[in-house]
Amino acid sequence: MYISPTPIALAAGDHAELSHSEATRIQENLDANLRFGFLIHDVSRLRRIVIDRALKPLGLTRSQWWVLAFLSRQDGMTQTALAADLDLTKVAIGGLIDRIESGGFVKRSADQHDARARRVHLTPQGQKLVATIRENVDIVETEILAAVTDDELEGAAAVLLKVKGQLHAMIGSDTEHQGAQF
Amino acid sequence: MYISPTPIALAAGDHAELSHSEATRIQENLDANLRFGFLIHDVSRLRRIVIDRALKPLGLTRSQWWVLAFLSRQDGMTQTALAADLDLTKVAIGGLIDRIESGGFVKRSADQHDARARRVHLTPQGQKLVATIRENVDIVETEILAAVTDDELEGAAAVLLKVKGQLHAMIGSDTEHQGAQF
DNA sequence: CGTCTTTCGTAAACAGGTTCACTAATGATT
DNA sequence: AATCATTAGTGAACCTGTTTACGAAAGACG
Repeated sequence: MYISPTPIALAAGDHAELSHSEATRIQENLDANLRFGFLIHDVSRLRRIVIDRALKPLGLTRSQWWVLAFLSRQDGMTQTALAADLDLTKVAIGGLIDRIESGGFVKRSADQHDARARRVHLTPQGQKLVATIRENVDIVETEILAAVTDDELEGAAAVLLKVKGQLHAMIGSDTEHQGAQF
Repeated sequence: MYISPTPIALAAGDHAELSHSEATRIQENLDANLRFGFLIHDVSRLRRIVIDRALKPLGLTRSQWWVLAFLSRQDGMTQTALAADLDLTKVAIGGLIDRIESGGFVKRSADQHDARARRVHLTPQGQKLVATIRENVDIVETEILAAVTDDELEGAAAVLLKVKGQLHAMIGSDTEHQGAQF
C-alpha cells in the first residue's frame, strides 16, 4: 500500500514535531479539500431531504419520481435503457419499478421482438402525476437556490463541472455518458 | 394542493402555445436550477464512489471510516452523541457500530454512571487503521480537486455554503448544528 | 444447424439509510 | 416514595442501492 509522505496524523493529535508554517499550510490545504467534500456531501443530503419531504404527500419517493420523469420523456423504455440513463444497476431499476408498478403508476409489457426485454409504460394515472410532481420539484428547487444570484450559480456550476469531469476521469472511461439533460 | 401558475409541461412536450421569449426565459431558469441540483447530486455520488473504491481494500466503507474518524477525535462517545455529530439516526449508528464492532475496530462498553448508555471505544486495531485511512482519503480528495484552483474552490464553497444555509432554513431550526469541523 | 457469447431481467445477500414502536433506565416533580 | 416525562438503545418493516450468480433469450459464426 502506498503511504503518503505527508504527515497527516491530525486525528491522533500529534503534529508538534513539524515546522509550523509549512505543516499548517499543507494541513490547511488538505482541510480545505476535505471541507469542500463534506460541503458537497451535506448540500446533496439536505437537498435530498427537502425534495423527498415535498414529494412525500404525493405518495412517491424522489427515486421513483425520477423514473417517471424519464418515462414521460420517452415512454416504453426497457429496464436496461432506464438503468443506463439513470446511472443505476439493472437490479436497482428492477426493484424500483416493482414498487412503482405496485403503486399503479407504471406497467410492464413484453417487447414484441425481444422476449427477454420488458418495456415500461406510464399508466394514465402516472402521466397525470408526473406533471404535478415536476411542478413541485421545480418550486422546491427554485426555493433552494433563492439565496444565490444567477452569476454565483453559474460560477459554482462551472467549478462543479470541472470536478465532475475529474471524477469521471478517475472512475474510468466506462462511465462516460453525460447523464440527464433534463 | 398548490399549483404553480408557471407552465412547466416540458416533459409532456407541449409548450408551443406560449409566447416564445417569456416562456423560454422562465423555462431556462428552471432548467438551470434543476441542472444545478443534478450536478450537486452527480458530484456527490461520484465522489462517494471514488472514495469508497479507495477505501475498499482496507476493509471499511466510507460510513464506517467516518465513525472511526469521529471516535479518533473523541474516544468513548455514546451512540447518541455519535448520531448527533454524524447527523444520523440512533438506529443507523447502532447498525453501523454493529458492523464495525464485528470487524474488531471498535468495542462497546457500559457507561459507569448511566446504565442505558453504551460508550464506543476504538480498539488498538481501529486506532492503527484510522490514521492510514485518513491519509488515503486525503490523497483521493486532493486528486478530485486537482482540476480546480484554490480561488475557484473558495468561490464555489461560498456559494454552496449559502445554499446549505437556505436548505437548513427550509428544513427548520431543529437541525441547526454545524456538522463536522474536521 | 450447432455452439458460444452477449444481453435482459431477476434472486439472494448485503450495506446503509429511514420511521415507528418498544424497553429500560434516568430524572424531575409532586 | 410514587408517578411521569425524557433519554439511550434496539427491533421490525421498509426503501434504495450494491455485487455476485443465474436462467433464458438473442446474435454471431463456424
